[in-house]
Amino acid sequence: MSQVHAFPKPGHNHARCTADALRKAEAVCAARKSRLTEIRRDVLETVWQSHVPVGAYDILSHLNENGGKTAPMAVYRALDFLMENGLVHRIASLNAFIGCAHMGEEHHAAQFLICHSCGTTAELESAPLKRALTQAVSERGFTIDSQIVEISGTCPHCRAA
Amino acid sequence: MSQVHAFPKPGHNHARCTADALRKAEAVCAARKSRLTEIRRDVLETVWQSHVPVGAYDILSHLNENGGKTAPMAVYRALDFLMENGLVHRIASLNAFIGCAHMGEEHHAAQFLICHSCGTTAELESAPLKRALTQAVSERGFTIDSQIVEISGTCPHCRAA
DNA sequence: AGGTATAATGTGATGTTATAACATATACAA
DNA sequence: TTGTATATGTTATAACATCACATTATACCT
Ligand SMILES: [Zn+2]
Ligand SMILES: [Zn+2]
Ligand SMILES: [Zn+2]
Ligand SMILES: [Zn+2]
Repeated sequence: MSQVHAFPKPGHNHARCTADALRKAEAVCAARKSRLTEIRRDVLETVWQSHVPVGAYDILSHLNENGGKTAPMAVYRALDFLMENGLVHRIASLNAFIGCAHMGEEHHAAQFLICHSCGTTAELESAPLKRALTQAVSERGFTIDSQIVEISGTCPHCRAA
Repeated sequence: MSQVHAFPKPGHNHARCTADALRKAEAVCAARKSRLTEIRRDVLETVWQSHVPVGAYDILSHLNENGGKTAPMAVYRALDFLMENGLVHRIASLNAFIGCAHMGEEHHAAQFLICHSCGTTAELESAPLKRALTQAVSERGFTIDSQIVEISGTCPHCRAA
């Protein structure tokens, strides 16, 4: 069941990741009666080109590769939509965005492992960590609204190399 | 000993916080043979004007209040120095900076509680949380270099009000 | 179908945060 | 004192993000 998610491997079949993600996104939006419009889908697809967080202006460049004329605002609006619907996360320490690995699974925590060698970023999603955090915070009389956990280091694959 | 740090109270004697911070900073720099130059000290003092994280350009404005002509670069360089020496932290989710509450005490974690009502931001510094984090991360074969934990919510004082 | 409200997108300007590149000045040790 | 590393000055620009307002598309009611 609650298996520890493996860190994305260098040579994995990423086309499947992307396809899965887009399919799930369609389902989530259908369920929520949110409209996954063309630009939103394009942005999501761009974000899913890899497991490396991508900047808003990189997304923009990608969209405009073939002579498009999309403006930054459109990208940010699409990203806002995708974040509101739990399809994309923002990595604050990088000012960049990454596809959510747990669409629709209502995961509360946004915890990330960021390899500063290959850039690959994965969701940690540790329940014990979440508990420790909740405990520590409530001990201090603080009420949580949102949290950011971003851990930078070296991923297993880069470490092996 | 390892007492739970109280969240800064609204009416506390903050002049003492500032004075303590500057004194400790002098000591830390002396010990490390780092030079706390005028601009670095000015930036540190500005950062310590409150327990609310302050943006680089706000610091800049403050420095230039009386006709100064400091450039952004100077502020960022001072902030880099202060961060390298553990005197200031960056709050990634706010693009802002705050004085370190544990100067010289070699605390490894940078964990913050951010009240989005009053802006007051305090270091959490929870050992159990740090352990849970280390555990969860190493289970996944990841090697930590640095971490960011930023929790937004309502502080005890704002909650009471 | 037509009308109307809401949602989404287009567009241009601007705001905010951060760094590059190179010149000059200062500290400090040999 | 003189060389070298460190710190600062200066100008420009990169990178990230939002405002404000116009236009278009879609939903949904009559
Ligand atoms: Zn993949
Ligand atoms: Zn890696
Ligand atoms: Zn204080
Ligand atoms: Zn508060």
